[in-house]
Amino acid sequence: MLKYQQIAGEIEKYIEENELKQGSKLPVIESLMKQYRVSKSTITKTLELLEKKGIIFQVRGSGIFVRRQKRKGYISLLSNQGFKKDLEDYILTSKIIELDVRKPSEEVALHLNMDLNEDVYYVKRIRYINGQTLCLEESYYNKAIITYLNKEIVSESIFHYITEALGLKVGFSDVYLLVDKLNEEEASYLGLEKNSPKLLVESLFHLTNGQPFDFSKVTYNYQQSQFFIQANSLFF
Amino acid sequence: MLKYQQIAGEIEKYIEENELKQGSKLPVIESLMKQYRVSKSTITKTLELLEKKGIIFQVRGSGIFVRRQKRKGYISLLSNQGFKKDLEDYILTSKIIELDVRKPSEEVALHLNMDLNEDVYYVKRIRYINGQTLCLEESYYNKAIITYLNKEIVSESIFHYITEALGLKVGFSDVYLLVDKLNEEEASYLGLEKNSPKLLVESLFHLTNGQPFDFSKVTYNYQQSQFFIQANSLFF
DNA sequence: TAGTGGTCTAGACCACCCA
DNA sequence: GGGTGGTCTAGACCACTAT
Repeated sequence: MLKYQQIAGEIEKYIEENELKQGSKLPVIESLMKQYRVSKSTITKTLELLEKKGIIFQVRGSGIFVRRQKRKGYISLLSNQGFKKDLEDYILTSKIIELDVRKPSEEVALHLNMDLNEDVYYVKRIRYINGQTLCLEESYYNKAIITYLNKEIVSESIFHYITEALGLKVGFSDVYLLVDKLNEEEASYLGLEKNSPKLLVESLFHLTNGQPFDFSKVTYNYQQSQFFIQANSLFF
Repeated sequence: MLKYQQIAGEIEKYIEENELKQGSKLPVIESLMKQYRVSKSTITKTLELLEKKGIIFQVRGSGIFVRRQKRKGYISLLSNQGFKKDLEDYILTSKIIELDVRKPSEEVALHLNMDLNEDVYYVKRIRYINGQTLCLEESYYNKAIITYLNKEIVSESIFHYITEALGLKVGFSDVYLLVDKLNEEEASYLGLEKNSPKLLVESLFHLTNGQPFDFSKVTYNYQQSQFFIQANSLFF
């Protein structure tokens, strides 16, 4: 474990356990250096990480402060494939509809940088949150990278399996959001009426080396579609 | 202008001008250090910035590579209040429906950390993209911070005015996404039928010192709701 | 003007990828 | 094993905030 990750974890834990509110002041860099016996750059790296995660914000000439989102019960759009509902208790289950190996469509081949005659794993499942339909998910995995999948793996967290069992490292993803109306099939899977609103989230996941390995289309039940994103400046 | 920002800008420009594709290899850190006559840390900082912006990705032991999104014509969800449509030509206009000073509702006061008897600027406008309705926007600005607004400012880029004319620095924002059906009023403003899908984006913008100054509710025309986000690991 | 975070340097060493 | 990015150090100096 790297020092700056270690320290970031401890600070995060400290904030959680003491239930610090938005705007609470944290110790200054000088103190943190002494407390953890590391250099200033390491603390800076630590704080950068916490800032990226939306846990703190830093103000030059003033200090380091806790950042908290105002609303509870929203799903973080950028965490593991769209989950990790903050604090709140919830039960996530899923039902597998299809799981097979097939040839990619042109669209899928294009996204995954594959030839049309290579193989992909296709997974179609419904996910439930506290017993209600959350989303209909269709995923395509490059079989050359994700060499094996079965029903058991797919019914649990696929990403956990990919990182732990296969030892692959997920790097970055491109996420596309579209809003439209449910077609008949989607509506029946989600238990909604045809033409109800839907949020379609298409994600393309890459390994750290830049290889795309998973293209997913997730259609959300609009009644459960409450997402949040913590954005940093960068763009202003 | 800071060195690492300067260099990042030049590298970004270089990528744009040469239309480098996803996966193109950039010079190694050593070369960049020599080329720009700076230390390794500065180049590292530069590359971190470009990575955060989704312009490159780095692979340990291998090199630095160009990252590009696969699709055109999507709106970046995390840039200035939701715009900056990539490359594509488009014309953004807006029509002001209301602009006044008023007392905040409880919801608004809560988000902006204000008392109910303080003043907010209220702006309601429709935004058009290439002549079609893009969204209906309602914004509340803390008048103690955003001291003055008029129709002219509001019909242009409000954020440009805030940063340039008022000299304020925007720090971070919390973004909440919800999907629902249009009510009668929204439908008529957007020129859609009642009960059509809508994407509601509620954003809370803070200054660099953590003060919230703008709470906005933006209802998007679902036919124009094509957003993308470039996400980095952090969460895997 | 004291305190605090941000930038930058020069250099050592480590972890990972690839031929 | 050679090349490449990532971490970490110690220290100098700068820019902004608060009082």
